[in-house]
Amino acid sequence: MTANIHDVAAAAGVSIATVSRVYNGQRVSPDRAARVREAAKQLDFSPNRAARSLRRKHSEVIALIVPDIENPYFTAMARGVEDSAQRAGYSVVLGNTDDEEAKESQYLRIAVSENMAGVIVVPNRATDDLLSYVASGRPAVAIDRQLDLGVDEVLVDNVAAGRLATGALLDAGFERVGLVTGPPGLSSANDRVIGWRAAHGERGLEVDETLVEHGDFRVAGAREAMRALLGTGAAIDAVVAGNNLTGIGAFQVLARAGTVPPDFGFAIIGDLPFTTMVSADIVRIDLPARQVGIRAADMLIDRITGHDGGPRSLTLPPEVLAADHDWTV
Amino acid sequence: MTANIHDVAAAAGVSIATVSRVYNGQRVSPDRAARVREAAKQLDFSPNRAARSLRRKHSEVIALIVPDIENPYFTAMARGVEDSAQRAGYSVVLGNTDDEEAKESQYLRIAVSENMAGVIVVPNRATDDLLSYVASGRPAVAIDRQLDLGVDEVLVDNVAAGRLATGALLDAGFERVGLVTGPPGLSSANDRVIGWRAAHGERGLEVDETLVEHGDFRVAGAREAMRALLGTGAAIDAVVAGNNLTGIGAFQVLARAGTVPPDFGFAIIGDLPFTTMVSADIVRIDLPARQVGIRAADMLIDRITGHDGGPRSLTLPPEVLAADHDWTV
DNA sequence: TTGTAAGCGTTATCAC
DNA sequence: GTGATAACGCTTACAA
Repeated sequence: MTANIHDVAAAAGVSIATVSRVYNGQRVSPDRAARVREAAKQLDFSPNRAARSLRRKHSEVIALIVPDIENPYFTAMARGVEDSAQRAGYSVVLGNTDDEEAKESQYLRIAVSENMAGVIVVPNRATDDLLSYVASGRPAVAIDRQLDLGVDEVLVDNVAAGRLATGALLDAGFERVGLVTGPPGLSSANDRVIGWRAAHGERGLEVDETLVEHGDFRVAGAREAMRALLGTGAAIDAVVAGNNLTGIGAFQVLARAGTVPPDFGFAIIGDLPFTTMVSADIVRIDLPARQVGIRAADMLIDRITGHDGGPRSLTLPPEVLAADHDWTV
Repeated sequence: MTANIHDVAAAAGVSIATVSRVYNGQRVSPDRAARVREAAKQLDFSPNRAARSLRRKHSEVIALIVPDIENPYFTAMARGVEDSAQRAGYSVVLGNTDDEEAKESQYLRIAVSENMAGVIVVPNRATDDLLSYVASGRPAVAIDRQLDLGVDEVLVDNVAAGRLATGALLDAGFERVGLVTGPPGLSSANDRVIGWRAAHGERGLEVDETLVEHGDFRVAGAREAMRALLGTGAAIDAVVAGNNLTGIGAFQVLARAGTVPPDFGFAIIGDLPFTTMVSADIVRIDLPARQVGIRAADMLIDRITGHDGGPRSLTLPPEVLAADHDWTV
C-alpha cells in the first residue's frame, strides 16, 4: 500500500542504502540524490518511523506527562513544548496523570517501549518508576515541581511569586493577608508559602501561620480552603490564591460572601485565561508557563542530541501584571 | 539495556514464540505461562512497541488532531478521547494545527509513518492530504465539523444550539437578537446561524440578516465582530455568542460599553469553564464536548478492531443550562 | 501446545 | 560514493 525504501530504490535505480543515505543527510552524488527524491515524490514515500525507530533505538517523539490537561496552566506549557519540539522535528505525545502514580508509571513505560526520544514530566513525587526511568539514562526533563531527581529541570520561581503577590497586598495597606496554597507535598505549593513569609519578613511583620490554608490547587478544594479560612475567625482582610484554579474557587466563595475587592484584597498567582473581566483591583502574578515548556523542550532535545554533563536547573521569574492590564486574552 | 523477548525466553526456558503468545493472549500451558510471567517480571520486560508495530503494521496509539489545544472546548474533547482510549489500551498523541493545512498534513503523515492505529480529527476543510488519508482506508473519525469526508463522524447539534440560545433570548422578551458566529467555512459556525434563523421562524418573526456577524471563533475576532455589531446602528438588544471564546470577547466589549445583562440579553453557546461567576442572567447552552471525544474514540477503536460498513454519523444534543446553575466548575 | 524461521522497513557495517 | 547484508525485537505461518 504505502511505498517503502525498496520501491524507491528500484524506481530510482539505486540501492536501498543510497535511498537511506539521502534521508539521513549523508553524502550521495547529486544526480543519484535527485533521482531518489524524484522517485520518492512520485511514490509519495516517507520513511517508516516504526522501522527507523526500531533500528535507531529511538524515535522522533517526545512524551509530555502532565497532571491535568484541562488546566490552562499546563496547556500553555504543552503549547510551548510543542512549539519547540515541532521546530526541531519532534512530535509530542501528551499523557494525563491526574497526579496518580499508576498513570504516570504507565506513560513512562509506554515512553520506553515506544522508544520515545525523551520525556518531559511534571512529577508528583519521586516514585520508583520515575527514579528507574531516570536511572536508565534516558533523556528526561522535570518541570514545574522541584524534586531532586538528578535530571534537568525547568521551574518557575515560586518563592518570588508568593513574595510578590503577598507584598503587593501588604503594600496596598492590607494587614492580615491569608494564603490558599496547594498540597504540602508539592514544591510549588510550599515555595509560595515561603514567599508569603518572606514578604512579611521583609517588611518587619510577624507572620501568623494560621493564615495559611492548604487546598489541592483545584477549584473545589480551593473553595473549601477559602471557606475554612474565612470561618476561623482569623479575620483576614486579603488573600493570596496560590494558583489559577485556586483563584477561581477562592473568588467564588468571596463573591458569595460579598467580601470582594477593593475592600478585600485579592491576589492570584497564575493566569485566568478565560475570564471576561479583570478588575484592576486584583493583583495578578503572571507565571511563564509557555516559556517553561519551550525551555524544557530545548533542554530535552539538547540531551537527546548528545549533550552530556550534570543536571541543569533553570528557574524562570514570574512577573507582576500592571494594574492597568487590560484583558487577559 | 532493556530486556527483550529473547532474554525472557532464555530465563523461562521456552522459545520466543511462547513468550510472544503469552503477551498476545494465545493458548499457552499454564506452567509455561507462569514461568514466562515470572521471568518477565524479574527482568522488567515489556514488549517493544516499535518492533510490534513494525510487524503488525499498526501500533496502539491514536492521533487526535485539533485546531487549538488551548481552547477548553477541545481540551474537554481530548479528555474524553483519552478516557476511552486508555480504557481500551490505546494511548493518545495530540497534534495542534492552528487550523493550518500544513500542520494538519504533517500530523497525518506522522500518523501514517508511525503506523498509528487511527486518527480523530477536527477538520478544517477537505484538503488533499485529508482525503488521501481517508482514501487509504485507514481508520479515521471526524469530529465537531461536518465535512462529508465519507468517514465516521461525531458532531454536536449546532442548529439546535443556535435555536435554543436564540429562542431563550427571544422568549425573555428581547426583540433584536444579534449573533456573533465563526468563519463561514465551518459547519459549526453556519449551523448556529441556521438555528438562529429557525428560532425566529418558529416564533413567526422576521429575521434581519444584518444582525449576524462572522468572527473567527476566537477572542480577538469576537471583540471586533461585537464592536461592529454595536456600531452598525442595528440597534440590537441582545446577542448570542457563537462559541466559548466568542463569548469572552463579546462580553468584554459589552462590559466596556456598559451594555450588560439583565438589560442587555446575552447567550453563549459553549462553556466558560474558568469563569469566577456565572450570572443567572446569562443563557448558557452546554455542548457535550467530552462526550464527543468519548464517542469518537469508541467509534475509532471499533473500526480499528475490524468493524466494517459505511460511514456512521452521530450527532449529540446540546443542553440549556438552568438559570440557577451555580458554578461552572 | 510448542518451536523454528521468515519477514516487517529501516540503518549501519562492511567491502568494493 | 556505493551496494550487499546483517541486525533491531517482534509476530506468525508452518511444522512437529
